[in-house]
Amino acid sequence: MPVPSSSRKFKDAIYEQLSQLGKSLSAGPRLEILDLLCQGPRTVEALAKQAGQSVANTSHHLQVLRRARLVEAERDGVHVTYSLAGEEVCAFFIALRGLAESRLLEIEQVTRQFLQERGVMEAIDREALVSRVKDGEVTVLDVRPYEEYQAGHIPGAMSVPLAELERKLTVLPRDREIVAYCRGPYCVLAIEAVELLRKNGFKATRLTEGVPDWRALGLPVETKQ
Amino acid sequence: MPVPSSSRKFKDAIYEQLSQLGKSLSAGPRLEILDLLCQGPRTVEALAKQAGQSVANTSHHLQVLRRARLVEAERDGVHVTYSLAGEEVCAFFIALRGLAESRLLEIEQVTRQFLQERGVMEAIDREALVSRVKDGEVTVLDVRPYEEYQAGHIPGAMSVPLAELERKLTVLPRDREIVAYCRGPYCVLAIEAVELLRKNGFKATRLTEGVPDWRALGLPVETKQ
DNA sequence: CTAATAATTAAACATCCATTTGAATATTTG
DNA sequence: CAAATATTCAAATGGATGTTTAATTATTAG
Repeated sequence: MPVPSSSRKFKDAIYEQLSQLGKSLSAGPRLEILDLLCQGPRTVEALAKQAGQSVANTSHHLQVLRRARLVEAERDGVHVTYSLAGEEVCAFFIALRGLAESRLLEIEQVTRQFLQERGVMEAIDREALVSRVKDGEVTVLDVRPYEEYQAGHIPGAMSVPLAELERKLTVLPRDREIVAYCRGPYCVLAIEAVELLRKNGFKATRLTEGVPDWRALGLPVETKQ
Repeated sequence: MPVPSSSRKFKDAIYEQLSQLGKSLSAGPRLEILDLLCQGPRTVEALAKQAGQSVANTSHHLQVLRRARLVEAERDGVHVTYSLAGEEVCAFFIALRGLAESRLLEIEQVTRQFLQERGVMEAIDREALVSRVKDGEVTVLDVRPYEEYQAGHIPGAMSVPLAELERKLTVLPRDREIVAYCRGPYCVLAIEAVELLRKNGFKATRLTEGVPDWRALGLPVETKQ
């Protein structure tokens, strides 16, 4: 075995460091956690529940992400709240997702199959939406929990958390198309909302983009109400 | 153990797919291979040599990258030439590197230490360079092998492969500053070039960016001569 | 066809990693 | 201080992964 040169050692160290970033993105549950954190800060418990993982395992994954400096933890009271370590992290996650979508057909296949089962095939075109919202032709629903709506939502969108949608059906206009969105392309809230709306005679479609995508595209995001 | 819902299965499948991308970026040698392929296509043998790995191991890593659809292989003659599966892959690698540099101080530490040992601390500011090249104030040297220069180089740069630099010292102007660049921030060719130039009384500095970075920044790239 | 070169594959090994379980720690509330 | 809750840690397990060595396949040249 030859003695490594000083520049070989340098390169090894550098690429080893880069691979640390890769490693933190190499487990499904961690990516789901990152995706959730793109929506805003969460406690360990909330992340565990939403990602369908045990608390211990979620905590462990969060340590990994923290060591890679992708997330930060802050204790407030009994809870520890985790958040992304910066906007670049969210932008990078979206880039990763975009690359995967463009290169791994499996993703498209899985998504198509899932949407077909649900009968919610077409999604609305993002560019068309912007102008139609302005013209008041469509009603945009944010079907995520209210706190997430507060933290940031598409301008002009109305907060109707999925859990309350059934109750609020009477308030919704029947003469206009309804567009529902949630956390992003792999969040199912909007899909379920569209199902429910259609079952009740509304003309409803889904916007695949979530607020982080909206923001990453340079489009404006409203906070609070 | 609860029965997973259909949307849970969907999410698991999606994030599992995304993690495949992460996994392919989770090994140092693979990232070095990707970095090299950002310069242009290479044979397995060339990659193995430049990355300081055995051919068998390099081939194995290339299979992993190919399964993730990040690289493509083409046989011509005895050789199999690998190349990036698309420009987005290079752009993504640069994004990954940028995120790592912004978040992992270890990278900066390792780099700084290496450069200090070599005595090549300061690197030139990219924006300043563009205008100074235009004004003819500096001579820009591309010190990579000639083939790489041919495949794409910074406009106005002169090809002087590191191996030939010593012989060409007499041709270089002594009254102007010389800026050397190579494959990118972790390539050592430009560092060695600057060392050699300074030892011979030239005023020389290094540009950390390589051609892929140059391109990713939207700056023009010249091919051939 | 044979030899030589290039690349892939298989087997083997050690290492690392995700997950579960149960215990330990930290914080608030009573 | 004690109880309750939230989170982390430690140990154990099973499975995946990187690397090396050696064998195998594929292509070209003679």
